[in-house]
Amino acid sequence: MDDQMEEYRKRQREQYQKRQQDGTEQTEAPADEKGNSGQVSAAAAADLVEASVQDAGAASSSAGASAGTGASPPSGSLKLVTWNVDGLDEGQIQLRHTALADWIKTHKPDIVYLQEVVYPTLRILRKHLTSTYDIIIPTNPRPDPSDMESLTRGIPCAYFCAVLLNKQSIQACGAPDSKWYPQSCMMRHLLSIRARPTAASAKDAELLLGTSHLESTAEYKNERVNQLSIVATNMEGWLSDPDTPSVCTVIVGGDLNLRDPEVKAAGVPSHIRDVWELLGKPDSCRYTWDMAANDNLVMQGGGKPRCRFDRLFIGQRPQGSASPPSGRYRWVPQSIEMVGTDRLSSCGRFISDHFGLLVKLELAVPTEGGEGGGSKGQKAKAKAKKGK
Amino acid sequence: MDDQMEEYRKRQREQYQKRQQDGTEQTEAPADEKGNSGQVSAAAAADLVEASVQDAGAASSSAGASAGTGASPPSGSLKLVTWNVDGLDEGQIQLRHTALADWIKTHKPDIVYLQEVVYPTLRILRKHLTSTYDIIIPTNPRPDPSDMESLTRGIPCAYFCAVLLNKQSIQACGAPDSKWYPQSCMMRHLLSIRARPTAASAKDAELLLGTSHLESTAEYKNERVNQLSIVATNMEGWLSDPDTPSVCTVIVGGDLNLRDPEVKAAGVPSHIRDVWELLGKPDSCRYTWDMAANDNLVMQGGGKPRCRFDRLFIGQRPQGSASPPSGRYRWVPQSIEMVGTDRLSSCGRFISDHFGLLVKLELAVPTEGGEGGGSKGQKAKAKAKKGK
DNA sequence: CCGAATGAG
DNA sequence: CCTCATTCG
Ligand SMILES: [Mg+2]
Ligand SMILES: [Mg+2]
Repeated sequence: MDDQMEEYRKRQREQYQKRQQDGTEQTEAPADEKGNSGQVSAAAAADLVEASVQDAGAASSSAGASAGTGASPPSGSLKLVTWNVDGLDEGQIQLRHTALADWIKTHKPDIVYLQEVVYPTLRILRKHLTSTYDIIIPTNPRPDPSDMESLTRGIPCAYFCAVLLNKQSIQACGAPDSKWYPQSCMMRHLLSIRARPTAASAKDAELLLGTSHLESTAEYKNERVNQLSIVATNMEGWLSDPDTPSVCTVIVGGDLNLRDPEVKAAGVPSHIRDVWELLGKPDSCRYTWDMAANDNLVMQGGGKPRCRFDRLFIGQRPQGSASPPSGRYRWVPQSIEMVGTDRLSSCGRFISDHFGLLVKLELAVPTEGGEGGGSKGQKAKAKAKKGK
Repeated sequence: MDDQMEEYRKRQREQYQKRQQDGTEQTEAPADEKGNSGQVSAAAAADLVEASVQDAGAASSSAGASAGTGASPPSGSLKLVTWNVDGLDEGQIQLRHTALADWIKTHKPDIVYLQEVVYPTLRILRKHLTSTYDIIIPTNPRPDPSDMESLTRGIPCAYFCAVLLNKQSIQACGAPDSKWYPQSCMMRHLLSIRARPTAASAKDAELLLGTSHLESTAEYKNERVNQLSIVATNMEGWLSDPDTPSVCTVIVGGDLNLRDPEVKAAGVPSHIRDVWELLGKPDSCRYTWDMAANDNLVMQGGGKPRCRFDRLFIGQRPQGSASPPSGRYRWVPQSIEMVGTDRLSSCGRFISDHFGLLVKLELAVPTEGGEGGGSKGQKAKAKAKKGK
């Protein structure tokens, strides 16, 4: 049972060593090198024979559920979940990831951030979700063998992040972006995509969505802090990018492997907030990786560590006087809960060694003369204080 | 043989635990609480029965050897050695430290920085060197049991730093200062003393001398970086202290346990220089702690690590137009060599697991119209470049 | 008093 | 994919 630790380490090591050697050999890359915007289509997925075979029935999204039509006042809600789904644990992988797909079909989140996706689990997700979700994975930069820097990171990535967008409620705008942390020895990356809700009442309130799996283990604290700084810098850039004035809110999160002091160390600016903190730090979803509550992974020796590894950061476009129209919108967190906390009856294990975090957001228009709609959670107050 | 490692760890742990408990009990403190300026006199050393019993014959110092008399042009040379003498290793301690005292009597350095002095070895040094050297050890602040912060550092210190000043060539000015790093879990401290050469030709070129043993082991990198920052801040303060305008040069060093990246991390200002680097980074004295060259300590498992743990930093008082007269002097490193590299014939071991660093300095007066004397080493050039 | 790896809580 | 302590090269 606890050769999983060994397995984990082994895989990390294998990948690390691999990049030293065969930086040029493309095996099964998470890429698209076909210019299809990094969004996986059935056509691009040559390795995917079962794609679209068994799509879930069309799920009605909750986003825009409260939306009016046409020029009605802006309104809308979104559900976002982030989850490290532990594709590196091969035990009951089929059962666990079928259950994950079922969970997604049942709860119909609008946005799904996944970490530790591997090809076998990607196939499962595609099989069940292709008709209802766009599945976005990182591009895999083609390594240039004469470029050492490229060689150190351009190799096929054995596990990676993914963003799923509910086709009914939200759609990708433009190509996703994959930034590979240059100093990572675990091929960690930041996967991001701009997205627009489909509901007419919310379609002008675009989001910049990003997910990442920051460098793991205490040993790589320094690199993880660097990576978080990169994340924060990207978030700041997106929040002030004049090319995408319609983006009002940036949400980046995932398995960040963070210990609290590291957030300060990274210098995350104060206007970028931790969603769990914004929502009052509920104890019920503090420890997203908790060996006392989840025995998918068992420490040798019987220790029961737990950590708040999975986090979401949110930033709102500044509302300067000269801000674009989207500057008046903001997606505001309303609630947060932990998911995946039940054992699967089929195998007695959990979907992952991490729990997921499910966050509900509502669209708010905090201009004078009344709330634009939906922003009546505890978050509304925090936002009002924060707004200039 | 390699229960030394165990011993080391054990002692460190004991001390750490001790401070949690008996913060108030004074055992054998390195102190003077008698207001004698921290400089150990035979009278203050109640535990020292053999003091002055067997003094070495008066050694003629090299400092001022080249000095003229009276109002002749400033000139002078000084020899400074820094050495972690591993008093925590009790093996052959008497032989090893008698050999250390012999080395000092033979080479007659003007300034000696020692680390890991313990009471038994202090007695040996006193026995052989009291008549020829002033032996300065840290004050031991009396802990106030109601003051938690004091409790964490005010306990008797089992091993400590010392500064020895050759009575013939240099004399302490005022009281020494002991700064205890507040976050140290090893009771580490910075021991400093202002000193004036006795030679008439150099008596206006005072030095601020400091030695320290920074937090050991890779594990305590962060605390060590903090401590180095404190050292650098103190050096800057001394270099600009209007109360001691006669101090022209500050030299602080010892067993700093540094790995190269930590120096940057500590933000040591660029005008504070590493003496070994100033002198061209000679390979012959790079590794002051070298298991390949010194088997006083043997790693279990047979590893042969080596590090440049022992370092000296030097800073010169800025020569602003309004600078005091001493601003025109500077003690300039001329050469550096490693000492203690021979096995003792008596026991086949080395004096310490660390080698010592012996540095020769000469007094320079780099004003326009010719060198003031002595500054013709390779260092003179570096100084000339550095001088404003 | 190294750094990487291992083992136990 | 925890922390500490220990082992091993
Ligand atoms: Mg994992
Ligand atoms: Mg030592």
